Amino acid sequence: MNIGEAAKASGISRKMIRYYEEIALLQPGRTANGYRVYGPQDIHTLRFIGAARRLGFSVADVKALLALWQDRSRSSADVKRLTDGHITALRARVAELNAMIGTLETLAGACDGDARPHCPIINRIASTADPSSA
Amino acid sequence: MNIGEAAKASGISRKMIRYYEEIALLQPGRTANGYRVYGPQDIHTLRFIGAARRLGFSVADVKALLALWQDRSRSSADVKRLTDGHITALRARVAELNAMIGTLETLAGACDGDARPHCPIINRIASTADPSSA
DNA sequence: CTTGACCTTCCCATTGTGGTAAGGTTCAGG
DNA sequence: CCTGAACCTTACCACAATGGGAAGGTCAAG
Repeated sequence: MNIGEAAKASGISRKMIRYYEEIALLQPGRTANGYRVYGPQDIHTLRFIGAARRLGFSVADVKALLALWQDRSRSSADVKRLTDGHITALRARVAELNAMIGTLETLAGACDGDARPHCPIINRIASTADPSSA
Repeated sequence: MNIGEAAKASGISRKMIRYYEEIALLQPGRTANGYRVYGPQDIHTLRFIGAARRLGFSVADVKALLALWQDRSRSSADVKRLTDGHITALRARVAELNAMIGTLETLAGACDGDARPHCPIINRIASTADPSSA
């Protein structure tokens, strides 16, 4: 299987497959002419990477997960620790975004959205920014 | 006021102040020796930028907001449209993250987190990735 | 006049992804 | 046998937003 077929089989672009190889997430073989060759295990690895990425793990985390996956003597505690840290980060991010959404909804709700210039949204940003109000 | 003072007054790093100038969000003056000079209006602009960034607006959006802020004949509809689009994007992002969190919580809840290798988290990622299950 | 704290520009790194160009290979059809 | 399409390779550039650092100029206080 060459890289194009691997891309189709794994759902990961050629570009990203080469990138993952570059950062040592997988080591496909090479044919005599220099073409990369992918076996079933490589496809499985690529799909593992895709699944972990869809769960929001960073590529660095995916690298760690891959190592744990391939380590028969791993401790599930290590996987759980990594996952819990990720969940915590995701929750923090969601909290940030929700705070923004809350503020923005309030402001947008107070904005007439008509042809006149008066706008609570702009006013609020500007007054938060007003040095004389600091 | 030179850039160091402007950074303190606005809460924006020297680095970012120069970057915002580079992308034309503000045009500070220069002294004879080439030092940037910031007046009260520049500080206000920088704080406006900071306030908008804290609400999650992209720098491109901030540029648009700045233009609207400075446009006395703006329509509040334009501001609202921009804001509503941003809110929609934020909500979509939150939904994505919450979906990840939900899955991860389930998996982490089923993981013993002990010294043994058995781990539902890894298993789930690997089975999602299993080409024979596709 | 030196020293330290500024300032300037320019380049590099990050994260994850896409694009593009220049060149080699392989295969099918005429 | 030749040509063109459809692959493959490497090596760059780009994005968004931020930080780091080097090399050099400037200024104010002592």
